[in-house]
Amino acid sequence: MANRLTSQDWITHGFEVLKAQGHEGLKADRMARALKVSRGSFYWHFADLDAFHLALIKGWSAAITEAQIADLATLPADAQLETLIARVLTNPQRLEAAIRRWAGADARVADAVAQVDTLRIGYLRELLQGHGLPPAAALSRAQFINWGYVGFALAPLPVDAATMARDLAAAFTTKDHAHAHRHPDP
Amino acid sequence: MANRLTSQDWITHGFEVLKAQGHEGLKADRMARALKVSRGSFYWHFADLDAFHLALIKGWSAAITEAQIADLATLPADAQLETLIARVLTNPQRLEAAIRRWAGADARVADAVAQVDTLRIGYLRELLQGHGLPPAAALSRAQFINWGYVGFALAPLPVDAATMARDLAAAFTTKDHAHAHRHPDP
DNA sequence: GCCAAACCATACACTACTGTATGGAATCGC
DNA sequence: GCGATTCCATACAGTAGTGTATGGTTTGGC
Repeated sequence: MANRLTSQDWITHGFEVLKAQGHEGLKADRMARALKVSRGSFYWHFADLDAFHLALIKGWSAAITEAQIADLATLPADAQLETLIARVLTNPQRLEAAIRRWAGADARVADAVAQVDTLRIGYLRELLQGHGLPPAAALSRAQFINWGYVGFALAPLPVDAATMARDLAAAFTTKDHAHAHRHPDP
Repeated sequence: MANRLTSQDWITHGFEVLKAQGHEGLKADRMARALKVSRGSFYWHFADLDAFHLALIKGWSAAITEAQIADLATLPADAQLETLIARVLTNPQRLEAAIRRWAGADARVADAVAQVDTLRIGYLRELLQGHGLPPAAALSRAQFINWGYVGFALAPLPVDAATMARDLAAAFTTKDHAHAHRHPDP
């Protein structure tokens, strides 16, 4: 069998492990058994577990940053939020969940996650401002939507994604009381 | 020193460990060192780690179920959601975060968490229906708010809680497009 | 005050890993 | 086709933890 591995093979397997078992599964010897090689291979490709973990984190960050949000831009502006929500709700975010759980145990992961959050919140904020929301409301709603995303990743429920996305998108873009000091719209 | 412990002492310490280090810190020998006793004490009070974990889970579930939501009922109905959100946003939910992370590694914890979710979502749904939302919209928004709560617990950000709570409560109680099939309100 | 029960310390055998050292096999450049 | 490099297996020593067995202290009941 062609069991000559590249470090990328290890990293790819690392992501599989994250999805299936969480970061607790990222043990050199278990992974070696799963890949039918010995730990010798692992320690040739990576100095130690820390180095491997770092590679996973960087890989994840990079994948997110060059991410799929791009293709949303082709949709009409007022459909983007709803589409985004629906898209997320129909896909269990297992890697996201694993990374989030991991972040609580590794400061470097927490850093990566914080950066990704900033990115996502910024994007959502722009989207909401595009719907005419004032900056402050757009920011807090963007933050909340991102929290909702994280929560969904960790505690998925069977839902009617399309209906839910339509309603939530409408709620988040409503301008009722969207100003801090309740001065009513004309 | 008065180092004669009850099993409740161990459990209390277990929650402290969860908040400070997550479930990864729930090791018999580390806890024994922290409490200045030997593991002999631990294994006298608990059959094994699993039994200890179970006690923690039950303790958490029980605490949540008889929970503090009660005192919200004294507030005027239309202030309850906003107050609840503001209250959560001003308190880092460290135990909640630890339990949620733990749930990904232990099915019993996941079960407990799922039950708590059901409870909370039910409560939020009633709240929202009290604001005149149709059942379906109330449910999906309740689910989303609970996800947001979980996300906040895992990825807290410094926010202006009062302003954010006011705006979010307004957004979640808006009736714009709250029906699945977009039949406009009169 | 003393016996039983409750509680704890210590020592032991065990598991699941980590990282290193060394040598051997596969493969590429030429 | 063979030398250098790349890649991997194996064996070793170490760490952090588990659970058990046994005996030693406290403490409350009477």
